[in-house]
Amino acid sequence: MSDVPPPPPPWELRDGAYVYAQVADHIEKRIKTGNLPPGSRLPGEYDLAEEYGVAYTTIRRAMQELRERGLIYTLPAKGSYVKAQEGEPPAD
Amino acid sequence: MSDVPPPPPPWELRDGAYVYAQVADHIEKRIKTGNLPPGSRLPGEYDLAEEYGVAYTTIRRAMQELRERGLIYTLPAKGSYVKAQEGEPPAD
DNA sequence: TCAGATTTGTTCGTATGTATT
DNA sequence: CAATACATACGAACAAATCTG
Repeated sequence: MSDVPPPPPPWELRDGAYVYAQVADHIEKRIKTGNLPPGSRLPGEYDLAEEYGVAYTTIRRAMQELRERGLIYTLPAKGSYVKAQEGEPPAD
Repeated sequence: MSDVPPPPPPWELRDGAYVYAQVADHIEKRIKTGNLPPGSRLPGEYDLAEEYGVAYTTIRRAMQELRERGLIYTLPAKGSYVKAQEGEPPAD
């Protein structure tokens, strides 16, 4: 019958900015605000793709972006994790 | 040395149709024709991947497709089984 | 209790093709 | 033509559950 309306993305659609950069920015914000604390594992790339309503390959680019920003590291077949920031006190 | 030529798949490659859907269709046909009777266990996913000449992850998608069609159910570390269809006479 | 094999489940890495800008 | 974005597909490694001896 009716189409299932796609859920609105949890991020602001900024005009003129690339999708992969916007996703990276949003995840960076989640890291900086403590939503994703150091050492924690990020959701899988397929899950993130669904969550943000973008393609798997676009999430891949966003993750590469975050790796280049030094915010996360990725272990093949394991997952991606938030780096412990320099000058950050350990989570006690 | 020489490459081992891949065995031809037991199914027709339909243009414009996705591989996982074609595999699901073929297995559905095997179920409907009695080749895979209700209650029987399907071959393992790695075996099916070899049999159809597709990747393991593609077989995973085909199995998910068959689960969504209500044709099979899957038990982790056990296998996938053909569901007993409603209105189907017992196998005598 | 333990070790090994088997099977499904999960995840990242990569490649291809199409469409759009 | 190049970069972005999407969808599918293949490959490899890791993980967890189950059974057997």
